[in-house]
Amino acid sequence: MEGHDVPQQPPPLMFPPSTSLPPPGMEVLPDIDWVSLLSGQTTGLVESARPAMENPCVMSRNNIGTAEEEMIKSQMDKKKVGKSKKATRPRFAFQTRSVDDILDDGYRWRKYGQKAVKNSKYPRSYYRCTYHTCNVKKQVQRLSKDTSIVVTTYEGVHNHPCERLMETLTPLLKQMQFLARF
DNA sequence: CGTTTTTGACCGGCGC
DNA sequence: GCGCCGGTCAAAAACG
Repeated sequence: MEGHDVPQQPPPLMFPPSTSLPPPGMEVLPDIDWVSLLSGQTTGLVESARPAMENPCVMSRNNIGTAEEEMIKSQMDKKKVGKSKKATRPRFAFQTRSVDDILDDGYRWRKYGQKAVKNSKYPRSYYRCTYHTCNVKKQVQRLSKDTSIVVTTYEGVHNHPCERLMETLTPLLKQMQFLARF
């Protein structure tokens, strides 16, 4: 509702500190911390003690050290321990430094809910993939601790190809090429 | 006018 | 049983 009252937040680190200039043709890059996304540890063995601040964009499998993630994980475990006849659909979450709550991942999402989360000033939004036979869901929430960080949790696997795959991948590929020079 | 967002109601699980 | 909490539904509003 109200505009994000984010105080003058330093812009996300988009490129290695040594070079602040984006490669040619990179203006279209959304405000995603691709550097952290690509260089951060992607294996989920980060213990809960590790503060999420150090790694602004820790990507892991069901294992992120923040309190909110702890809750997600615990409730997920409970569901699994319970009588879950349902296929244990894969879930993974990652944090992103972004000014946008919703980052374009190439799929079309329809919002179907929004709830206030305990211990957080910011609500959590629920999205569903709009493809008819695809019931992939994702939820997006902003950390109350660090307003500039958005946690996105995906649940399920798309059973259809991603339109706009190239558009989605192009910034990633360009970033990889850029990083490959080091 | 079709699609998406908004928002309160509703529901199920869990702890007390 | 009751209330809290997280997740979903659905009707109405908003949007393009």
